[in-house]
Amino acid sequence: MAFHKKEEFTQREQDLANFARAIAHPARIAILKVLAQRNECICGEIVEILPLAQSTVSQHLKELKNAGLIDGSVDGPKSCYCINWRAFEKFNAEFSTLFTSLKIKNEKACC
Amino acid sequence: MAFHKKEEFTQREQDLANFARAIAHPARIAILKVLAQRNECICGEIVEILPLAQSTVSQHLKELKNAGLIDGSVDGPKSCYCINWRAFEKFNAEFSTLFTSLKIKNEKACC
DNA sequence: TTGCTTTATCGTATATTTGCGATATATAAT
DNA sequence: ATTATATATCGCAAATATACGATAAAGCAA
Repeated sequence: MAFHKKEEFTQREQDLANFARAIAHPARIAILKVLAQRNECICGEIVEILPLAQSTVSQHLKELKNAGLIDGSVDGPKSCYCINWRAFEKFNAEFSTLFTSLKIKNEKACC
Repeated sequence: MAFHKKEEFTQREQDLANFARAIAHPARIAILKVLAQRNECICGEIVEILPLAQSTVSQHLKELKNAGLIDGSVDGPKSCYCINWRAFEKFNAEFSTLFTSLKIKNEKACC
């Protein structure tokens, strides 16, 4: 027993990992690209652009929303999604502070 | 049939997704943190630090290496891993150019 | 050679992800 | 009320990921 011991790691590590998992699929990156380029609320068009079934796209949107990467408001038969830029900033900052500070000090590869 | 249609997306989207998948696990982030802090070649110590079995850590190291995030040289009974900073820079650049340029133009949330 | 240490790989069990069709839900139009 | 449209959710099948113990491989020490 005892599988997936993700809870053994720090919250920070888990948060970053969750963020990464959210963008760890080309379909979700493609969705984010569409949302970023339009920078407005859309949904139906995404289904037409992606080579995936409507239900699958909806599921990816749900995951992106759960991860906080996009905001969405359901409005009856129409939904409205758009990028949560603040979340991306937060991720970028988190990601940078983890590694970049040390990178500057030591550029050389040791392997 | 036809599951996992990742090949339907652009190479760029797949590359970015692969990178994200490599860091989409707290154990791998923890490994990268150790390597970044020391900035030298190690392996055995990683197993002692992480709450995972030796074989599991080895597998995570393999995935990180496959993704190009770390370099490693096997030296008989001892292996040597260290961070590939260049790969991180590439990812950061790729990630930024995808979204940041538009973010500046339009900060407002529309949802 | 024989054993010791260190890391990689194999086999396997379990968990999670991905994808789709079918169906539900919710509004607008007729 | 009925129909049409748009999106979400459910249920299932297939693929991947995660983890571990056992074992292999490769050098070092005696």
